[in-house]
Amino acid sequence: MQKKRVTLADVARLAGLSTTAASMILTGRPDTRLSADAHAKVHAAAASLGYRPNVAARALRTDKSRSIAFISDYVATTRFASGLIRGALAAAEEAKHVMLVLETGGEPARETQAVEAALDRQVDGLIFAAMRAREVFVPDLPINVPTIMLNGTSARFPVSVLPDEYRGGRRAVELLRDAGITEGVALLGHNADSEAGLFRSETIARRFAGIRDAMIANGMRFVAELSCWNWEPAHGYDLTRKLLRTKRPKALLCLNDRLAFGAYQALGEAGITVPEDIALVSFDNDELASYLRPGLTTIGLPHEEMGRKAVELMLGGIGAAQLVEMPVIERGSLPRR
Amino acid sequence: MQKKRVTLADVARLAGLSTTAASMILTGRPDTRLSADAHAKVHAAAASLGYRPNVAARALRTDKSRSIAFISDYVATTRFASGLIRGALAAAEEAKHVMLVLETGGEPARETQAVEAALDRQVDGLIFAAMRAREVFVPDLPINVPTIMLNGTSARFPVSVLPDEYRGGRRAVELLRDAGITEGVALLGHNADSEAGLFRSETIARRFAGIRDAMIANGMRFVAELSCWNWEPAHGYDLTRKLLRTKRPKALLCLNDRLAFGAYQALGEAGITVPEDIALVSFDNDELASYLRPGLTTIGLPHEEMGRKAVELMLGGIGAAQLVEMPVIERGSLPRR
DNA sequence: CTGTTAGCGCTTTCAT
DNA sequence: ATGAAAGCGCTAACAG
Repeated sequence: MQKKRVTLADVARLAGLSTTAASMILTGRPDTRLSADAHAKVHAAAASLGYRPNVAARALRTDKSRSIAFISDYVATTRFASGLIRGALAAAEEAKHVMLVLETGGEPARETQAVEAALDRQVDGLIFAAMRAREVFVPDLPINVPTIMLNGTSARFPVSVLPDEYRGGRRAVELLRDAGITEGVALLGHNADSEAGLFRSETIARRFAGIRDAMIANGMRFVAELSCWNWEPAHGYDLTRKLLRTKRPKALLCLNDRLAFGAYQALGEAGITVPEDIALVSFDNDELASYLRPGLTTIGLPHEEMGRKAVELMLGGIGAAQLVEMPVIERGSLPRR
Repeated sequence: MQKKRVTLADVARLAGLSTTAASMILTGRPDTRLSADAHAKVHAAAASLGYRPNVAARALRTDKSRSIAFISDYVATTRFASGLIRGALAAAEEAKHVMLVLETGGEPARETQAVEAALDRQVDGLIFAAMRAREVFVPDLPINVPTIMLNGTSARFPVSVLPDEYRGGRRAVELLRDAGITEGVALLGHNADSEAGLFRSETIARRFAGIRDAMIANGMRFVAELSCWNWEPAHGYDLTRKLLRTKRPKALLCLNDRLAFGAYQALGEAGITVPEDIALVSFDNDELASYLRPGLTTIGLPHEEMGRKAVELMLGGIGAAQLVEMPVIERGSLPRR
């Protein structure tokens, strides 16, 4: 262990000034009416002593801890949405804030504990992040700091940062159209009509709405719509095999990359080549998409930018909800024109 | 915004006792000599007021903030080692601690800032985590809290938590042997001899040592050793194609799952089936491994357990360095016997 | 322009 | 068995 920590009083003493003076100078208050000489002495003293302010003490006094809480269901511990945390972390660091990360597994009890733990530590703001965009449970606790929803929504806190899924959906169809494919397109992963009311999430519903509208706008129709609830590679594989038994589409529009991954496997086994025989477009820009051969063209989830925006919004005094554009990542699964 | 926060003084007032009494009762000191009646009154008051202690104030007084810092190069923001953070988060939560997550990208300047930011906030301990196990840069700052290295090492802080790569290497070979494959094994991803001295990390060197020793112990020899520096799918693909031009091995021992993924692709194109024609064993238990068809049998990195252990070690007063066993994840890429 | 003083909310001697 | 008072390190009124 080291010797005791250097305090502001130590700095003031060495500089031959009061702690007040030292405090004002070091915190850089604009209305300082202290001499340039005093400034120099204090800074020199602080530097030579290696002074660092005690944030806990400052927080006690000012109610500002320069820290924010990132409360999520699974974001930090799952790879799917790790971009959210990456962006948030980067923005927090730039703003010289520190981020407490709390995971709740979506369980109300842990959610409550997480909020309490964060509030007990005087965080300056809360971010509720969801792995998959949806209505998020927010514990019914008094929350007196700026709060924003990330990749999810809450009736209580209306400001949220979400991907612009509707436009993303449209872009996917437009990509196909621009590649000259206006017929023979099959949809992989649509949820059956019977489940239409309970789309896995609001945002996915918007993704689908964008697709639907763009299809109509371009006078296109799906040659097949294969429905499944779970968007895992195995389902993409099964669905594609089933599809190939009766049809030979020109393109597959997959609702996410893992489904597309399964489709690649089935296509490969059937000796069908991408993109010559069948083109693919998908969503999410999962890391998988870059591993595939040929690389998968996909409409990416802008997680990193979303995380960043959430922190900026929080620190900048909230504002209005944000829709973040989904980038088009072109790889090789669509024919070049 | 809400009305002012409830303080200990409020609780004491309502209970008709002093703050001293309230403090002792609520913190549950064992040597309390306060009446049962006093206990009841204080607890009732605290509950009815919804009292929550101010951790900043407590930290100021006790030098304990019930928070720890998780400082890493890329762990939080990359999917490779997210298990580390998951385990650490879980263990911290169980111990009622909160975790500050800081990312440095491995840059010394950011590393320094991160440590300062953490120390300024009176964290109770530091965990330095590395995405890939290696010697980690630790800034030359006075650090007066328990510190442990996770998935990496440092001369300054000798206590680290690492995967038991040597045993893992041995297990991989034993898996092959137990499947009846003692010849025709090709190694994918070994680093060339010219690079022997600079294995990507100490732990990978141990993985390879385990493999080598087990090969010798079982009287086995590689039929080919394909070297590459970057363990990405594309390299696994290229290496496998090259290999197949001259040889037809019975098994591929891949140094990681991404390499194996590339190998699957090359094998598939060549019409070679796994595991009938060629068996595969690999390392890491990347999520990819479960997506492949057949599933990839792999020696997993026990990241979650490591993260958990690091926190437990830190909170439990350090101790000795730990080697965590790598689990064998059997899927379908090895023939059943 | 600078210093004194009074807390922020809590824990902890030390009296009673 | 209980309470008064001091003080952790810092900032913000308020005097000088």
